[in-house]
Amino acid sequence: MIEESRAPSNFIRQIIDEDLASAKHSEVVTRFPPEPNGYLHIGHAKSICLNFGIARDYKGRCHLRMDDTNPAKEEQEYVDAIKADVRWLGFDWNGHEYHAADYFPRLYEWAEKLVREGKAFVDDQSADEVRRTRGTLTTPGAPSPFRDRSPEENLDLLRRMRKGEFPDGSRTLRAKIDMASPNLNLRDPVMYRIRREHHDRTGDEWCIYPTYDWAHGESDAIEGITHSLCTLEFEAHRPLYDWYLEQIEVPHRPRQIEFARLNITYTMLSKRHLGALVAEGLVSGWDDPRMPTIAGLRRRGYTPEALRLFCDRIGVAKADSTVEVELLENTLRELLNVSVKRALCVHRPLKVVVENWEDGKVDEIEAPFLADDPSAGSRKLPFTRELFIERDDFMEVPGKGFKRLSPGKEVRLRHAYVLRCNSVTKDSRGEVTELRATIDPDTRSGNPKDGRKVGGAVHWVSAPLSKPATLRLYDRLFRVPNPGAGEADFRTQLNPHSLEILDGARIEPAVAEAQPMERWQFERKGYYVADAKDSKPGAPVFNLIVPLRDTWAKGGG
RNA sequence: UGGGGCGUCGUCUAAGGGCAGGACAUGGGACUUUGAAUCCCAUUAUGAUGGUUCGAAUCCAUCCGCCCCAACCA
Repeated sequence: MIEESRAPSNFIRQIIDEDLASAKHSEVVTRFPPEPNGYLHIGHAKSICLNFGIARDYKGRCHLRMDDTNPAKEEQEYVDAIKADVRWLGFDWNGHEYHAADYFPRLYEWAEKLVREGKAFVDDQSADEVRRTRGTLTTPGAPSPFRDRSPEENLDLLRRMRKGEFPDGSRTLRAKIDMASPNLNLRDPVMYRIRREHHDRTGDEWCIYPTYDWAHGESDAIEGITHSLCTLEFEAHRPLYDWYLEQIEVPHRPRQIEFARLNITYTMLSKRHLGALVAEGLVSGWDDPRMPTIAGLRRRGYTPEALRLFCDRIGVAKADSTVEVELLENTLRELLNVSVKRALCVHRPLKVVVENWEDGKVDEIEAPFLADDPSAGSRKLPFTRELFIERDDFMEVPGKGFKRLSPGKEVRLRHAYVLRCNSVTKDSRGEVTELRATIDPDTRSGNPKDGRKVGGAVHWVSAPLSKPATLRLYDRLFRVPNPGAGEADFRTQLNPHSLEILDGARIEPAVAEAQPMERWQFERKGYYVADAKDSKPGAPVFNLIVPLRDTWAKGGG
């Protein structure tokens, strides 16, 4: 097995090991808490593999929790997509699906408790005033003039906020912590804001909504989460996470641990920006095969195994990091190589007439789908007088090291005969339109009897018996290694060649009936998948998943 | 110039007082009916300076660099 059944260790697993060894915990409970305001991307896959992987390896459980505290941005479509993506990745929350919104009543009760204890107050200041009085990184903030209201008044006001007596944004409930704290998150953070917004789950029951900080640790506590894993930017929120937890009575305290989020070269992993690409029509949708979303990668032809193996390989640590996209591609190829059946597909056809093959004669040549694995079966390749080969596989004036076809030279037709090019036909523009050639009849699936060496092998199809196919050649969405970095607008950094459509490709008959999502390797070219939406048996549309490595092209040849 | 983090090959990540290891990438070679795969070889790293120690990537000090925080976003 290439894929490890247990993920490699990391600093978080070490912490868990210690917690188990010291009997601080007897079981491990994690959670994956997406906000349903967009589709999951490969960065989320890292978090999913981490959280669900830990639950699997420690025989604990991992909850799927929709972090839906902000009704303005959340939709059911996203909830459904998130669940589909997590399942496709190969993980199961075993019925532990929760929503932060389900905790709204409990959160509100706890808020009243804080108010009664003088630990929270209703602030009448506007968002603008709150911002202005928060202070700066180096100077303390000024307390709100409403900070010292009595618990009775605060309780009355909070209840009226909840009942809807005040307009949106006119008041907030704030925790009373420390306006002079060097940690801005502790300068009387907002716990509730007034917002008359329909919530997908609670409807119009609430007009006040809890903030992330107030809801998250409490949700973790309610669910009995032991280790609450999140990304580095929440590090400064941990003191607040802990402060809130200290104010309420819960049987166990979850521990927040932060790790570095995933970055990948030539890739943008920002839900907001990815959403902009979709909204502005720069891609065909969240599942555009160029998108680093899980839905996009799935449609592109990536396998869940590859994504999981990749997540194991990148590791988990606290240092900011950017993984080279080559690691992702290599992981994918490594898995596809051992399992995906081979076929021949001529991308840009060039006609070859075999002069010593009589018209109408068909030789059916047996060819295995996988050279190393006879159990994968085989198919018959029809060989006829007229063939197509790849335009790139012929050069009238071959460059140094060119091993393919040129006038007077021989090349191996994969699985079939050795072919010699006799003459070249060109059109008025000097474009090569046809090759005349002869085959060596003694080389059918074998080597020349006289022991002469034939350097290259090229793929081919029968001209009359091959089938048409549409090929979508995908390349990276961005031309720059770090799109959107600094002041740059990612829209100006899109790769204009991220999609090239070839409608004139010819495939061997065995592939023409491919079912949607069926994967093939087109030899010497790359791995392809029949598009989930646009491909039909008999009218195939293939997406390039990833090209084969090409050390010839790389060497500048 | 407050607070919180982080610095190990080009990239990601191990080793946490005792041989700096792996993967990807890169270069070379072997093999090849996929210029793929496979195999072999090679290159390259502990941010800096001091200190403790028989011995420091690891402990201490100072410095340098990078990231995050001033939404009623998450």
